[in-house]
Amino acid sequence: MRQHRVTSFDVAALAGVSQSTVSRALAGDPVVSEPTRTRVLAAAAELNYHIDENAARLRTGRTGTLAVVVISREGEDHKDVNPFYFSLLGAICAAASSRGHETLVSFQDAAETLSGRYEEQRKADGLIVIGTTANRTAWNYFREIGENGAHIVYWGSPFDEGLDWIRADNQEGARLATGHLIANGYRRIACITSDHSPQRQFKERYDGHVARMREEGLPTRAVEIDESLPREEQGRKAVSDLIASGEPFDAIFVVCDQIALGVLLELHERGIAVPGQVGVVGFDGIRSGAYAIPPLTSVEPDFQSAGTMLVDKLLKQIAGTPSDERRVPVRLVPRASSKGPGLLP
Amino acid sequence: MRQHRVTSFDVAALAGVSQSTVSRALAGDPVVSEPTRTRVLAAAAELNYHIDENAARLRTGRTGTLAVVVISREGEDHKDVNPFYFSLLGAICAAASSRGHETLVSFQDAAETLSGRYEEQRKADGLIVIGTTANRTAWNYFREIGENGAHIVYWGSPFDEGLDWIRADNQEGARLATGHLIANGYRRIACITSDHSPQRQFKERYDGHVARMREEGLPTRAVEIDESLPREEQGRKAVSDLIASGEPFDAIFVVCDQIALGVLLELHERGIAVPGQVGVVGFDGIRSGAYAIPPLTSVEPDFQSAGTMLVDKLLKQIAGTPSDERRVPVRLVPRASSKGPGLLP
DNA sequence: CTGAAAGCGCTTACAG
DNA sequence: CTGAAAGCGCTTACAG
Repeated sequence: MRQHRVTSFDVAALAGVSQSTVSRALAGDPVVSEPTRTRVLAAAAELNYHIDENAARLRTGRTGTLAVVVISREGEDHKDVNPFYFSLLGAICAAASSRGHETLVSFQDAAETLSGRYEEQRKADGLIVIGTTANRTAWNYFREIGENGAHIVYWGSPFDEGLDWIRADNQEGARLATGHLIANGYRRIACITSDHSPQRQFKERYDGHVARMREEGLPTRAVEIDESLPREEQGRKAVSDLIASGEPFDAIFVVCDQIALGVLLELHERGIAVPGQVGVVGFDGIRSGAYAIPPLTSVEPDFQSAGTMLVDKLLKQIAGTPSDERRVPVRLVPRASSKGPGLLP
Repeated sequence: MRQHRVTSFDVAALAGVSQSTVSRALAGDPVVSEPTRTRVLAAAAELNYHIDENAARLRTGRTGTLAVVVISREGEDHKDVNPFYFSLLGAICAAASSRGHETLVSFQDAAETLSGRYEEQRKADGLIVIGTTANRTAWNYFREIGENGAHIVYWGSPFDEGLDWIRADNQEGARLATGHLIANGYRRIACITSDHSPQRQFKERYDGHVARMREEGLPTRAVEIDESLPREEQGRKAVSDLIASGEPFDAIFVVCDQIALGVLLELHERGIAVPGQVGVVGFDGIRSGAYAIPPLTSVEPDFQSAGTMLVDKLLKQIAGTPSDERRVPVRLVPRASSKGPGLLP
């Protein structure tokens, strides 16, 4: 841009002080006298001076940067990443920014290109790893990075033991969803979920659902998803399986919105009316649920809290004062898909 | 993590060479002899040594990092950011990574917190700015940053003159969409768009639509969106306006998928059958369109090309060899929403 | 082919 | 309250 980069020495010369005073003044060191600070700031502004963060970081050893890794399925198109993780990513970047940190973002999938040596390379002070549980290789990789001393906080990891993770309050969310269906008059409620999935979140949501059903003395019915399919196809297939089983049902609690979108589509194509014949509730609060037909009732984590909690947990880990906050609060967002049963055939 | 950070001097001592030789060997400098290189690499691996990028960057002046700024509406929830931009973001990060660059990502909306001095602060070598055209303050801010010498490439800017921008091949996409509706038997095709929006893309899509209609000798009909509403509500309102006008129509080309989702919802609630009574085609290729009811036909840019083109254009600008590639190729993705008219009432 | 040395632009003890 | 000086960990002319 310019021939000679403007440095703190140039500012010092213009302000008539030493370079170290410029550094102190700009860092807000209270030891600098007010008139001096004013002169320095004016000179810096005049020269359009900005601190070279590389030099500052080399000196201090801190980068002021957090790495955010979004794990996707190997070979998956970015367009097919669960929008939930994009919302979470946005919230994390915003929270980091509000804490004065930059965010170095990467989408990682293929085993050969996994890269997490951010701290060794002094590119970041710590990592936040989020994304699909399905890519086991990636999670193993980052677990190892963490075991070698890196600072990491997770959302979505299949591993819990000894790791710093944060998740939605899944049990509570599932209870809200189930209670809502019951309150709206549904009784034969099936749950599309996975019991043996590495996705711990699904298991937690299923557990919360079962607990709430038991309180009401209602029988439970689980339909296992086929994890090898794309999420929406999992929903379509689960509905087919549920219908093929011959057991009657008047509502479905689906442990993930993306799967629920497939459920709605399959029910529609089979001419089954939602919410009249079957009520549906999802989980995650993805935006397109609000514009599904009918609009999908869902349980939504507070994304802003999620971002803040992940960032703060990481910063505390880096500072050596670990926190034990783990659960992001959730709320039920009632929409048309669960309005109550009409006349059953 | 460790008391003493492992430096190239430690590697040098272990390998029995000088520090400068370590640097050359790890940089792949061909001047280093093969046996020496092997010894250095072994020592580096043994010590788990990684180059301190801060130090390297301070020395070379290059950061190997690109800043990616996603502009959103002021106060907008990250969950409400158009998923199109998230797909684009993912593609940009992947392309940058394949070119050996990191990506510093930020979501920016509020005027007070706009920040784009990445190059002055030596945090990045250049910027890619994408996002909603609606936040004029933000685009003004980045235009000024660019005028002050920063390297920037844009997608979505309301400004064209003198800027390095990339956009989808909107005219061609609109022609494909319109031709597809015509081929499927629709004739009275309305277009939900904006003629005076700062969104140049909408205008381009409308122009392409009109051109194709004219070729066929068909009359055109534009319904203006109300930009003050959320995208989906714009679609609902436009459908209401269209119907209220009393003019018959059997298809709608909507210049944006998010708006099209609202269109589908409104048509559904009014009991108008899609595609039997009205065919609908959108633009952008957002994922939830595929799971709308009925699944939405759309024009989709090649996201991977989009990411690569943005990154390469920026890298060329930085290198001082500007390119004039501007248009990302598009393709039509036919789905149920435009299958052809049934019997009109 | 390898080494000794300078220097990128800061922050921060240490003196005064 | 301010300044002179060291040093963070690299890369890269310059010598040999």
